[in-house]
Amino acid sequence: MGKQTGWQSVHDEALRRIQQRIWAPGALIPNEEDLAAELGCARATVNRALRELADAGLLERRRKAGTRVTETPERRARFSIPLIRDEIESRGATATYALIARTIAPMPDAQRHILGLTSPEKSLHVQALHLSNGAPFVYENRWVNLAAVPALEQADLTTISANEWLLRHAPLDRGTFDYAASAADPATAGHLGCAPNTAIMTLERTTHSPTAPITWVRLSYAPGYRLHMDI
Amino acid sequence: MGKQTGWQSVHDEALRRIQQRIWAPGALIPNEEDLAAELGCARATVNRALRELADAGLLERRRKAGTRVTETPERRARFSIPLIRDEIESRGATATYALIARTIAPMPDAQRHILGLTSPEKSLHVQALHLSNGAPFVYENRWVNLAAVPALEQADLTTISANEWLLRHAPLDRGTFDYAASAADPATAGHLGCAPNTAIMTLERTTHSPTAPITWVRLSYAPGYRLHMDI
DNA sequence: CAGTGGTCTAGACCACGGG
DNA sequence: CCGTGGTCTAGACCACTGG
Repeated sequence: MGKQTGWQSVHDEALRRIQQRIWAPGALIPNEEDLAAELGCARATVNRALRELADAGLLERRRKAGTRVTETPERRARFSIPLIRDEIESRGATATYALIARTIAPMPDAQRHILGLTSPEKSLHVQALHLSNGAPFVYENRWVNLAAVPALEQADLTTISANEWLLRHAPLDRGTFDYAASAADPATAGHLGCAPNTAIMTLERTTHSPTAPITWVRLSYAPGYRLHMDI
Repeated sequence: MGKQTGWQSVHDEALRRIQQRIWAPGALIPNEEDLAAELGCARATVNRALRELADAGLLERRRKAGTRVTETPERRARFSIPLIRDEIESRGATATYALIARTIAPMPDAQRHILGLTSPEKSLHVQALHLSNGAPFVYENRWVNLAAVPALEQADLTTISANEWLLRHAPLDRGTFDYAASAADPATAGHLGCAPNTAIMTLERTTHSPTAPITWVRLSYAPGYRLHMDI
């Protein structure tokens, strides 16, 4: 018999019933106690399995109302944001990094407002290029709120990218990502070694520590970049 | 006292220790039994809390080796793929839909290979436009493997988009997403009402049922589209 | 081998919220 | 009210793997 007890088995069995429409979309499924009895395991085991399916968006659970199969499952991709260096190396290429400019200046209004800073804080402006096998991969244009991470001012950004320094030293908490397609402006095109107005992917990111905004950054990817996700 | 027992509290306390570097990056943290004793709860409760943190990428757990704080936490965004209609309506706009063309034809080689189909299956080619407040929002170019979802041939795609029909009727299982920036070709630009060669975001998606490939689709978003994620 | 996390269990109590 | 999921507990056994 293929009867393995274990929450994974319960998970798989429930998934099978959902996919094969044995439990129809929108329908109520048996409660945990009944399922536990049917499948020969403890209720906690069923709970664990069904909780995973609910996390994945396939089930909707409510006290007293019971558990239903989601009518139109909202697919969720889990998308991990790697270090740029890892992103390059995971494609089998060699990653290098070049600092273009590093200045201390008040943060421009645009970035300030996005980060929710009220006064023009002292900040660090970093421009850098990440290369894959020596070819430009992504151009980084970053403003960092130095009040949130004063130690960054002492960091040697010619050897470690601000990207990595922040990941390693800043207690980040939440943030936003915005991918968009845009035409490369002349300066960016120059850095990336492509023609102006080439269609490129940009990523604008903000990150916040639990207590203060940390950084705004725009990454401009070289033409041909693809953002890949599996479901 | 703020002493709430509960896995959420354990989770928050552990998170605090990570963020405040009480548990340094890369360092070993106490084992579950000790933590349970310290925090006055059962080991299973600690396990639940630490498992969540490990799922979030903040901890790395290995039997016998114990639990470590991740050195460079890989941030993970959870990205939910809405129906196009929901995506439009969630921005407060009115969604409409227009079928441009619907034909039965053998699937082209390019799509066939991507989906892993060996013979040129009978397939449905759908071109459609999704509009937001009457303005083009995204152009959809889709090939569906009719062998996997024969019922689609009878569906009235002038009233319901293939997108929605498939979500509702096809038992999808896994798939891939590829976002890229590209220059609008003349035909696409015509559909979207923008100039040719405008930089636009495209999404190429494949979906598979547990048993067979279902569909390949390219969505071409109107200029200005942003893919937004929160962390 | 032995320490650690992974999981199961049976039972219990609680919180939510539908009817 | 009271059924249902959410969680906690104490104890147990197991699986993996470092030393």
